Amino acid sequence: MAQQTTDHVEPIHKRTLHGEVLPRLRDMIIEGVLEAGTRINETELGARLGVSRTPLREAIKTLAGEGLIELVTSKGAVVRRFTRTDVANMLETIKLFEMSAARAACTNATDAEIKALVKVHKTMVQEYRKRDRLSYYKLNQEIHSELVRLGGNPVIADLHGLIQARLKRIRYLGNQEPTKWAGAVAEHEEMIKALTERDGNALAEVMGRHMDQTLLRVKDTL
Amino acid sequence: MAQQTTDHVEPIHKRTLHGEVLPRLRDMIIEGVLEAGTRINETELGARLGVSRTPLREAIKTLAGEGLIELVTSKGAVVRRFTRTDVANMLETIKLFEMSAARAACTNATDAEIKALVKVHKTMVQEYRKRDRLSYYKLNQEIHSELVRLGGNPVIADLHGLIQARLKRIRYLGNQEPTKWAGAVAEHEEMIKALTERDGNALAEVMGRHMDQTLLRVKDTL
DNA sequence: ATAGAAAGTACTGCATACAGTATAAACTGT
DNA sequence: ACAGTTTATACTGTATGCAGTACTTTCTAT
Repeated sequence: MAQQTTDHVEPIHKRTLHGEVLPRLRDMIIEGVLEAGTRINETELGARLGVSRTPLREAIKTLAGEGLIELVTSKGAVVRRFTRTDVANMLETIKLFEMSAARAACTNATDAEIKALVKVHKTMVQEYRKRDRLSYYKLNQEIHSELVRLGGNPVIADLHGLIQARLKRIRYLGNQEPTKWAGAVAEHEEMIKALTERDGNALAEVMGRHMDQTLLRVKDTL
Repeated sequence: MAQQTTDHVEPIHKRTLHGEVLPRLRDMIIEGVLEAGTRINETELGARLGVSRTPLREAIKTLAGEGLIELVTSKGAVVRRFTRTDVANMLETIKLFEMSAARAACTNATDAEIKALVKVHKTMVQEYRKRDRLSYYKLNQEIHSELVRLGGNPVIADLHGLIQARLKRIRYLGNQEPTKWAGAVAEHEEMIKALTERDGNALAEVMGRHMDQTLLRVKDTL
């Protein structure tokens, strides 16, 4: 076979076990399958996931680096538990990112990118009308992530994603009351308007307000 | 069974091998002992550090989570290499953190905390006069970290620390020219002034300018 | 010589084995 | 019955062994 001798790009996916386990484990934490404070039993969880302890442990170490898991000596890995203050600080951080990205996006984003975002927004509103919380929630996350991405600083986008992941579970529980949910949708409408008009200051203002509201919406859930 | 007897906090240090290796490895990368792009040989490095492959691998996975190392399938761990753009984005992110923290610190910090920071600053200036780059550099980092901490949001402080770690090596090389170095010190003087006066806007402005200058100072080093 | 194939080397990825430690259970004396 | 002590169990932390894969070197044919 004519094997590409030199600088051929990796066939993208070679898959390692810890590489496979990592996202699954992350999801299990985010989705609450592994509740906060849970001590992870390596042998048991390994069996459940169909891998030996080694790759599982390695995935755990990575998640520890990401801040989702805490490592206690001789006791093992514990799913990190966040206090109300932690959550408030995280949302404050997200707010900082999104406000910064908002301004940048208004000058950096292409028309096509904005258009795509508007489309996602419209789909989200439809899901809201259908009262499909899960779909709504996912699209909501997507919009926020995408907007930060349009800000053009991948470092910020990464960190934003990191913190957003930590909050996923908690945030999902925030829009349970109909009035709150409606409020969130209204804020999104404003956001989209400001974005299409490329009004950076306005967008930043709405995003900030949106995040403050999110904090309030989430607060009594804790 | 009320086995809640174990409310006592862990005796702080139990030390595990990977726990010991982690900071050493991080330092090796930051200090350039392991250059960017280096493929890490597990057996060799393990021998050098006096541990077997397992704890070393685990430390590597943690650093991967922190973003200092990249994991390439079947090739192992590679010390992450940052492009000029990456560096610019990281500094931009640091700027965002520090400007935000600057304002917050001016309202949140206690007099004692500010006083302590001023003291560190004075020591730093002394080191500058002695032209002791390493001492200066460390104190500089400390001042920036501490200021962000005074902002009162630990999440931001953590992320700031994370990115600062990635930049440590590069940034160290930035103040080599005397004029650049002098400029940095002057900016610090301004910062301290604004902080003691608790003038949040002024402090944020200087910090922003300081970071922009830092970018310029570092740029041609790459 | 030089391109291509083949064998050899070296290192990662994973599993398993074992030791040390923390927690739970059983036992003892009062 | 109960506090204190001892024994047992379970699980983490680490080392080691093996398999698979990428890389290097050697060999072969033109």
